[in-house]
Amino acid sequence: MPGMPPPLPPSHFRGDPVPVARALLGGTLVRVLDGGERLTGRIVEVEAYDCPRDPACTAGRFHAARSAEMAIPPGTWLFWTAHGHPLLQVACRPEGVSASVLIRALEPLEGLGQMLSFRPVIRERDLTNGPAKLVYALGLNPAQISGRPVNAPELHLLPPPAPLPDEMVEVTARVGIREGRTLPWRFTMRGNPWVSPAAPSMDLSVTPDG
DNA sequence: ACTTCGATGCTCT
DNA sequence: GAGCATCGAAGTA
Repeated sequence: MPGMPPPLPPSHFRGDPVPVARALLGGTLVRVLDGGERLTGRIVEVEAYDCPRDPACTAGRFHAARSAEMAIPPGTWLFWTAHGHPLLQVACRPEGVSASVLIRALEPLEGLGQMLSFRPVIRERDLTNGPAKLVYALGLNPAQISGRPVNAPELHLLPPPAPLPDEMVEVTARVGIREGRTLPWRFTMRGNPWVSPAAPSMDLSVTPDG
């Protein structure tokens, strides 16, 4: 398809995960099944994790040991496990440094029927509005995807056609963490109905006067 | 082997 | 908004 940008290469994820996450918003996550069917969704919510300076990463013993899992080359798919659920991320920074972008919510574009088959839900809007939900809806097997390059045929990312203007990006605190909760490292598409429901409504991009 | 915890999801009120 | 299911990993023994 002419005009379609090529998948983002692993080198795109070599740097600071915060701007990398911001730039991913509005892009497209593309899943290609073994049979060739395409399941795609617009990325409407992402978070950055950056261990050297991130309380949510370095806090206590929690991440200290797990960081070894993220000490892999930048631009590599990996899965974090929380509460028994797999969360899809891309490793960032140079190899050996723990940092990542977490994909938290999608707006389904192609393959809605297949997604619903993978993950039956009552309300359609609950299909991919959470980090583990989208993993299930896309039929991702962590054992199969983990360690693969971010531009792999079976799962890759397309950048947004044009950078999203700041007015369309809501910057808030990250979801579900204790330490580091004030860092404005969560990016959502403003007003998009597919953003995760558990999200804080606090908008850190706007400083209240009082 | 057992305990605790968590970057979640689901099902109620 | 609250309570519970859930399971991989770490720490302890």
